[in-house]
Amino acid sequence: MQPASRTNLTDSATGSLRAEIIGGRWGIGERIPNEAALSDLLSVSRGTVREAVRVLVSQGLLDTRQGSGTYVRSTVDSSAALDRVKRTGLRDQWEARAALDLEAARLAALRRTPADLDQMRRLLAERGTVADGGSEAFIRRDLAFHKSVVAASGNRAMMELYDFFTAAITETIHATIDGELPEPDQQAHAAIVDAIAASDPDRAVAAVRAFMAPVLAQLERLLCQ
Amino acid sequence: MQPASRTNLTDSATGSLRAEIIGGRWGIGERIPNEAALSDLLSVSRGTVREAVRVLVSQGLLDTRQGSGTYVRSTVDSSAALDRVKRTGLRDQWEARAALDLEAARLAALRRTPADLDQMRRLLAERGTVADGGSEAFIRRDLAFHKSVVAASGNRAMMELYDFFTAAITETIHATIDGELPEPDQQAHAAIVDAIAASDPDRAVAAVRAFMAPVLAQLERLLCQ
DNA sequence: ATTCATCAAGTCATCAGATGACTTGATGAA
DNA sequence: TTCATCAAGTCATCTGATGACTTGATGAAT
Repeated sequence: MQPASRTNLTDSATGSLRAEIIGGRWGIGERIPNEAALSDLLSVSRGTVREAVRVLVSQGLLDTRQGSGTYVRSTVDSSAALDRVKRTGLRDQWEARAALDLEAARLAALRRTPADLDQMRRLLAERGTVADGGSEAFIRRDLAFHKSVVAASGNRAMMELYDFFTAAITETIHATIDGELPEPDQQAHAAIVDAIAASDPDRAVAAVRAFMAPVLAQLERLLCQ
Repeated sequence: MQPASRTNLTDSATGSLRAEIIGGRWGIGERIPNEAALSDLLSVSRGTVREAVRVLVSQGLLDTRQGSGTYVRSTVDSSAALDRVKRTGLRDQWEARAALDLEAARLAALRRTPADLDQMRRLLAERGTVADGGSEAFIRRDLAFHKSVVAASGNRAMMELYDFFTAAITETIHATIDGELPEPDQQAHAAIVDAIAASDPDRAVAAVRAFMAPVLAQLERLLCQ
């Protein structure tokens, strides 16, 4: 069931304040009312106002200067984006990460240095099987390999996002299904490296897509239950 | 000059607490010490502890339940990941968004509903040219169209990320180059819609890639200067 | 033995008041 | 004109208190 909407004063104060900022009540760089005034405006205590302001500071919307006041730093709320991504379903997260995997493999095929190639081959060789040191360690080795592919793309934004998705997906899997996803074999992994080594972007994309297909199919199946 | 590191208690408390969480001192779902205990551990007042906890709650790391305690919700610091993505170069951000565009177009070709198609065609028709209402408004209409393609993919994670990149890229472009990027024409846009309408994922991918190529080439050129 | 209302302890939510640290503009002397 | 000083305003932090909520224990009723 949908839980009855439980309100808490700090969140509602944060929301009101954020809405005013995003709505442009104060311009960028402008000083907002002081704590006492906000306390009156929002009908909450100064402590609550401080908590709300602190949250908006941490989200990059506000900026406080001791002795001077609190100023608007930005009027676009981008910080909540990844939070909302976290709350999307496992299939959506997996697909988004796959999008990064695909394009990263393509770019890696175009840009990889010999050092990148060495790194990828080394990690692929070390990957081994689940039997070596348990599934926890195997997953770590598997991820290290995938990350090396993304690293070979030379795109730092993709690397950061890949890290984020990997962590988020791991959490979601822990919280829901566990061990129900098929694990692509060594050969599927090697095909990706080969395509990148051959500097063949199309084959790299195809290899990653073939690699992802069974996992996504299983996710779709779980989604339908 | 680098300003002398100015410490403020709440930030330092937030940092300590975040470090303990990320470091795995408490597992996911586990309850952390109460406010009084944290106050002792961090040597700050309860008010300061509350501000620190509130920030971590807003970042999705903690979860407070009145009457029960404060619990670890996640050990992934997504807000920091986003900050790091923002600090990467324009080319990296654009490529990452392109990766989303490509896969979203492919998924849209597989999943789009008639309503999605109507929406895309309507926005494409309304897109018009720079002459209608200035470049600011044109960019907004252009983005609305692209977002409708991502929306047709039915993937919420991709939509959120697309929004984030759009905001980040807009900020970066405003701060650096402005108006130096080529703008794909109406025909290139229509090709994407046609492929999606035909439910042809490969052609959709090709259309988006052709669409992106000149912009990326220009970014590479600017990067080399 | 099971069920359920009641209760007490623990915890977060919120408020109020006070003091300290810092910024800023005004003031006035050199 | 320059510069030290000062006072008012503001955020930073602490302390103490009260209310609301959760949770597990208790014990009576079935």
